[in-house]
Amino acid sequence: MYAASQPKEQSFPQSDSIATAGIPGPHLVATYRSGQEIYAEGDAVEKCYQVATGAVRVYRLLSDGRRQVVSFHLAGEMFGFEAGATHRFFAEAITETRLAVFGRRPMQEHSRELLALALAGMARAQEHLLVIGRQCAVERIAAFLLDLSNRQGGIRQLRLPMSRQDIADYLGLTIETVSRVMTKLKDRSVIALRDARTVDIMRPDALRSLSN
Amino acid sequence: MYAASQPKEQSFPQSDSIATAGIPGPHLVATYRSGQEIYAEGDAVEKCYQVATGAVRVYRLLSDGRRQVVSFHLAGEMFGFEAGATHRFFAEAITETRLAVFGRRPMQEHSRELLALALAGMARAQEHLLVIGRQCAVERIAAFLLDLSNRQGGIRQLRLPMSRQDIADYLGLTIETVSRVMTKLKDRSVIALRDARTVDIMRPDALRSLSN
DNA sequence: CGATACTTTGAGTTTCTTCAACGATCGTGG
DNA sequence: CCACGATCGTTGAAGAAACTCAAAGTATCG
Repeated sequence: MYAASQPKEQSFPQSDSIATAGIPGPHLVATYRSGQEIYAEGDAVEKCYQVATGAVRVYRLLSDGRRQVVSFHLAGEMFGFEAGATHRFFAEAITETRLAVFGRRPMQEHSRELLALALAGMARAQEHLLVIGRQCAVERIAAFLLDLSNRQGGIRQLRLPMSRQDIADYLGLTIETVSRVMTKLKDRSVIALRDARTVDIMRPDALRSLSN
Repeated sequence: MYAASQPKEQSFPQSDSIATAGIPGPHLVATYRSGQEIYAEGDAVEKCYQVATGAVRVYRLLSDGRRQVVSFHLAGEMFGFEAGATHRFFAEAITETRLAVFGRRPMQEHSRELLALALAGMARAQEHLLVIGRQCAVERIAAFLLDLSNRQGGIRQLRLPMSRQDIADYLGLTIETVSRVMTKLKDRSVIALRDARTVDIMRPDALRSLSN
């Protein structure tokens, strides 16, 4: 959270095992510790990132400390591109995270891919608007768990990299409400909780109907 | 709302007075009546639109009828581009509306401009997430009125093309809450209401501090 | 001018939040 | 390896913001 040090960087050859969404060219891989800042609001937009391992949260703070997490990014997903010249959000590693880093040039040369990413990002945010704007706490959590599952190929056992506070700030709820809903879903056997961060989706259909 | 007829179309020469965001080429101008559908969820994405006059709402419906308005589009603004091949939202004219219509080809030839639009659309949706996710009713209305004002060059007298229901569905509130907050802002002399759809921003600074 | 749709206002209810306390987990150092 | 502190998560009780239901007021359109 308050880490000030630089991420560890290493140069990286083109033909790595990391899937680079069609954007080739040499790039760096940087490693971030849990809670370490990737970029801050106000920073110049000059890079684009792809999660190799770990997870990232992108968020905005209000002056009184309220926080809105705008997106989470898991392995394989790209982030860091924004409309203006400076970042309007913060990005932090949630857990120990490795990122493939792309410079401005390689991105500009692949505006076609970047367009697809931007359109997907818009769709994602609009989808999220629907959840936050018109769904109750249970529906939000259900949609969140399903989304996480789907983004990892529909796996049923989820390892949550993020805290209850992160989830709350993502869904526009409080940490207590998130916790209560998780407990309720567990009591109804819709999910099972090995521990707070390990969720088994026991009845995906039930979760789907809850999420609307 | 339930209009089924086709919009009135007319061919249109290239050098019109409408600002076309840098995208040239012959295109149509279509006129839509108040409430008329522009596209529906499931329709193929094959056009892109710019509002000439009037206003548009883009929204999604839940199975039980709850509605989330994702965006409003005013004169000069573009909409209709989405990530996939089919629309995931509905678009309707709010009032009598004239749209400049661009085909798929002209858009593909201007992916640079489209990228900027997509990034701006993503930014707008994320900005909106913050409002809906973490702000109270008064803050949401204040942010909404300021946004409308700013998008029209900072004018102080706003003509709202949309109903209280539209605003409620945009801000994740009910029509009654929207009405009560408007009344409260009027009573505090932050705004004046000539009628329900005509808002004068009397104290922009106050509105700004309310919106956070 | 009347019918219809939209908006406002009031009263009671619900959902979620706030505040508080307790329990669990994790990492560190003795 | 265990003890300790710190962080994270859960649970309960009371409160507040927004919602629902209801009715009256106002604008709009044919």
